[in-house]
Amino acid sequence: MDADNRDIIDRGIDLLARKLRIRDELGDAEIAALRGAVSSIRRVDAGRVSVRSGVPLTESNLLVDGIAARYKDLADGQRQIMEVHVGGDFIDLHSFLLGRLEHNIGALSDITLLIVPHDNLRAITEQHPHLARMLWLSTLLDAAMHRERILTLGRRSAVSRLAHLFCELQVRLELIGLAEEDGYKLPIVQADLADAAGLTAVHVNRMLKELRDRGLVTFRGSRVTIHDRAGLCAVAEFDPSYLFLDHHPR
Amino acid sequence: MDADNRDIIDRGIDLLARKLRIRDELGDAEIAALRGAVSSIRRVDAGRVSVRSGVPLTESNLLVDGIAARYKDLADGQRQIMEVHVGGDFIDLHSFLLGRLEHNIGALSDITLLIVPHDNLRAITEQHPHLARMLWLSTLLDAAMHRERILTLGRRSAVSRLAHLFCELQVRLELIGLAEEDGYKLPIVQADLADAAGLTAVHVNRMLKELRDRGLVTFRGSRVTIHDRAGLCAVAEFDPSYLFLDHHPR
DNA sequence: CGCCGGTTTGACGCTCTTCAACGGTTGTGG
DNA sequence: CCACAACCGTTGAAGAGCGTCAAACCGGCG
Repeated sequence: MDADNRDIIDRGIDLLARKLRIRDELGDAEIAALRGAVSSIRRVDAGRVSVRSGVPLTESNLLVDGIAARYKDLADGQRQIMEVHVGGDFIDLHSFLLGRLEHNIGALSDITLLIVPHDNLRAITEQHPHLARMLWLSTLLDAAMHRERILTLGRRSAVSRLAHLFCELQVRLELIGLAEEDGYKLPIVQADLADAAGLTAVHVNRMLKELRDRGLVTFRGSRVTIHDRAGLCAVAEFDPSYLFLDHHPR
Repeated sequence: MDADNRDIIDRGIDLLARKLRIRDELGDAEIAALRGAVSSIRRVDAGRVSVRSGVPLTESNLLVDGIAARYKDLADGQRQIMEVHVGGDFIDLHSFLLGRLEHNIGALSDITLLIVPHDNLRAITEQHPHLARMLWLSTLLDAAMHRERILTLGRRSAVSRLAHLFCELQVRLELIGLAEEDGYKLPIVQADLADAAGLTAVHVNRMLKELRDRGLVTFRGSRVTIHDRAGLCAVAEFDPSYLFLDHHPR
């Protein structure tokens, strides 16, 4: 493993650690254990499937760079994105105990992943109970985001769904230093937004226009620019408490 | 704690163990550790809130009897049910590491709960790594069910949403011996189905009629009767693989 | 008996989908 | 350098699916 690769590993672990340390202390030994659990690096081109549904897995992926998504398809070709993932997300940590995934993980942009063998994760649960709880926590945060999406898809209007997505990503990208005050890079297309929001691409296009016309947010050229954050949050009924940003012993 | 209460605890632990043992071996010592973690019993009447969003928690609830649901409300009074829970579900195990819940847990029927203090759960993560992984697994199964609901709410039609719900509950209730070949007791009202399916009660009523007229399923008098299981699954595009019923070391 | 929660049905309207066409941009090959 | 394809975004018109409002019905229970 050359120096370049070590930098990528350090970057991935740093992003994950940053997110975990928002929620609880993490010792240097625990960080070292995480870094030591990484076996290799993988790159996936935009549009490719990274992990395929149903395939038995013996390792998990930690996203370092780019945008990935969990999604499922229906028989008629409709697609639904469950969660949009950003740097530092331990995307398919779920497969550690599930043994496989019941959904696909796709690259919405070019992405870089750290590979973590399940054996190494099991060792962490045996030797580092607190770190194990923190990894468990990170899957619970996924579940909490899933629940918020259930609320969004079940009960919110189309504009509100998009507004909510933009608000959530603003907060999550701020946590890892990838958002500016007024927005962030988001290298995906409108069809991806549609698949995340449970809408058609055509309707997403119209609702984006509405959000633009209302002076709330602009999505253009792979960038989200938030003009009126309070207004956007209001339209979305966005309350970040479901992201569990409080710091206490776990 | 009298003999009656011990029976209830045994029943609750047995239901949980049955579900976990579908997925992996569980030793007697592990079962004993689970039973020993229970501190008390609580009953909640139908319609009451059992766990309220945002409140700091120091214990988790394991459902023994009745039907409970996780749900969130929007400002205008709309409600969305995230997950319908049945006996043996460790409903708010999530609060162990989250510290609070970001949603409510309500009793759709009269329910009985086992109370498990978080301190006892922490001890399990220190002393019984494999059991800890199995509890972690049970929260991952919640997440997997959440994802299936996201797909349902985002992309399935109204009839399909209801059909899917009935299929899922048939399988989950079979696991704990609470379903017959052709259906099961489900003591909830149509408005609850609506909140779970992201629909209005009026439209649920119409779609139930459609399912009845098509000879697939009848929901009447707190009972779901499935007339044509294959047909119902087909309408729902129901594939139980997201419930991870395979048995292997975790 | 009369109330009450839940179910059922009808009429109407709005949100979102569908289908179709057009424009802009980028990359590719002749 | 231009022609062309491929992809993405944008817009219009028409229609389906689900929501809203309102009324009637039904069974259980005080």
